[in-house]
Amino acid sequence: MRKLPPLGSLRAFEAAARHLSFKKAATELGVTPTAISHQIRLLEDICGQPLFRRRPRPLALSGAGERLFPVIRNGFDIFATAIESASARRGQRLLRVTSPNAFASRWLVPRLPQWRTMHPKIPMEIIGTDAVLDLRAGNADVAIRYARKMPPDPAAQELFRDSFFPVCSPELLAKGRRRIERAADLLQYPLIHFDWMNRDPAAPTWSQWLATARSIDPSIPYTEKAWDLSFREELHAIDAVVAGQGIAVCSDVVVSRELASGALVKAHALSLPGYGFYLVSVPNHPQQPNIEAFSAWMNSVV
Amino acid sequence: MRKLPPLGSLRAFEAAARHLSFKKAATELGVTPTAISHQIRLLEDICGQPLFRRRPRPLALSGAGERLFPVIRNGFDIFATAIESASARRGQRLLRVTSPNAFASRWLVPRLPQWRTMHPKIPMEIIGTDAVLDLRAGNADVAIRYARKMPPDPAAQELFRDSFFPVCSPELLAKGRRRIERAADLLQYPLIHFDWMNRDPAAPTWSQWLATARSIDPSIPYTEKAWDLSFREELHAIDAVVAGQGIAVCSDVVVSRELASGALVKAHALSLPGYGFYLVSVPNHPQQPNIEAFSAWMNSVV
DNA sequence: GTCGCTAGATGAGCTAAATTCATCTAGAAT
DNA sequence: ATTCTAGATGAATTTAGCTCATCTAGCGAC
Repeated sequence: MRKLPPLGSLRAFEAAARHLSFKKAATELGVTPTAISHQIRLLEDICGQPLFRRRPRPLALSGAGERLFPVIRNGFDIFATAIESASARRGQRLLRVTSPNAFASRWLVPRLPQWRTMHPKIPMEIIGTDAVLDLRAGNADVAIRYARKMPPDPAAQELFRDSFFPVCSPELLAKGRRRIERAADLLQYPLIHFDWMNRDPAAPTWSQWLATARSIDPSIPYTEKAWDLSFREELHAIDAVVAGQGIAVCSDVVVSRELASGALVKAHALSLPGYGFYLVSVPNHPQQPNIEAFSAWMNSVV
Repeated sequence: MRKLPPLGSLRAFEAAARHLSFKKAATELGVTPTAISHQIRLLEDICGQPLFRRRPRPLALSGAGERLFPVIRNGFDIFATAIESASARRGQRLLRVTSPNAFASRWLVPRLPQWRTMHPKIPMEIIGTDAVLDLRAGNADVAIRYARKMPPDPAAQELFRDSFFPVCSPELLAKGRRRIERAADLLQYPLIHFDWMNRDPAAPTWSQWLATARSIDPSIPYTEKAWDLSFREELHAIDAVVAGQGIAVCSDVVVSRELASGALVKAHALSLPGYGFYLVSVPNHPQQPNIEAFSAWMNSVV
């Protein structure tokens, strides 16, 4: 039969891995860091191997932890929304929109004021998670899915597609020794990487970008490591890029505001094809009018 | 931020819902039925509504419980396999095959002896779950997926497709007042239903079958309820059918052994189109030879 | 270099959450 | 009717998980 670890330890692990800090995890769960430490230790004993690499200092996930984390995180996201939608006293007539985490934070939420001025009467909840919530099970009302191809759902429409460019803060380039003219010039700067979507082997990462660049300009030198700084959270990587810590291959949709404002600039013109953003809902939904309003708005913002 | 209920109560709920019995759930978790009762009550308080309908007996899930259950069950399945594959001292070189629950029990496991005689050296683990395990994350090595269309994975191949027929035990028909000649004659018998795949509105259920039958023979009377006995577990429904409790619309693949042995017979020739069974694996897997052996075997058994 | 300073580890003791026990009730089976 | 089983309920109890106190490693400031 199924063999589960103590669930409390999973909860501690998830929070610690998300914050990469036992202390912050403890604060979030309302306990002392010691409690987190004990729980993580327990889980590590069960797995028979370390889940975190504690030394040298900045706390990091081990290989096993790295693999475990997204699964556990998505699981808890799914549990939370399932319980939320199973709760009787739920804010009625609330339009629940789910989208990938990074898209929610950097694209959707900043544009929400505009939606609110158009539809101040429609209360809305944004569920930013990389878990795929089940609309049919009622865990959300509308979903923005991110995928190579159109999802098979009957009521799906493509909103737009993104492309991946190397982007960085203009200050970084200003400080750089020489202007970037050729792709090889990028290698002088710290390359920032994030895991992004571990299900797709052809994900638009630095190694992918460099491979493409080499097929055009074979003079680009091969490097041992494909990046200098890695993040598990796309959002953290973007923060680092904005702070001028290096160059990352980013979705032009996710960082569209930064590109428009000049906070970020494209470091090179070569782009990798990205994915599509699809708006999905279930037909004959009780909130049909609100869903249509949201759909119309999304299409207008594009 | 995310609001999760006490996880112990979810565990109790999942077990109780699966067994539809607090007592059995208690046995499984190694506690007393009282503990389950308390935990369920706690969860119901959190949700603000009953998750079970306790009276009249037998115990059944409420609407909210019905919606919650598959989500929680899949979540735990996923957690369990994730922890399992994160465990260091894992039986090495073990071929982990995942398939839908009912297919694993009624098709795959009975045919396994045949596989073992051909490949006695390959240790294997069957993970029967309706959760979609992530092969890339290493939570299984091969998957048999069940879907309308070919999954997008690069290494996917269709094994076979199924059809859905009304099936029942031959004893039931023998006891019946008159032979079944027309579709309408089926309505004399108890119709057994199971939820099956709550994501697909066009799932091959009794209401779907009757609608199709009516389009051919409009004389079939409309009935209030589309079924007399409902199960949430496909396997339980099949057990009930084998025991002669009624007629169900079943996959000819899942009940192929019963049809071959005569334990079940087709009650009517009209079939609904089913889904495809697809064998999926990740390319360049360390267990490539074993995966290929399994693939070859699956294709030969078909 | 040395001197903090912070984050986490460790083990003993404590607390509250989860479990059991004893008792009670509804419904099913005989 | 009578009996039997599953679950409800509330008080008592256990133990898992938490805190406290203490210790260590690494990092940064001077």
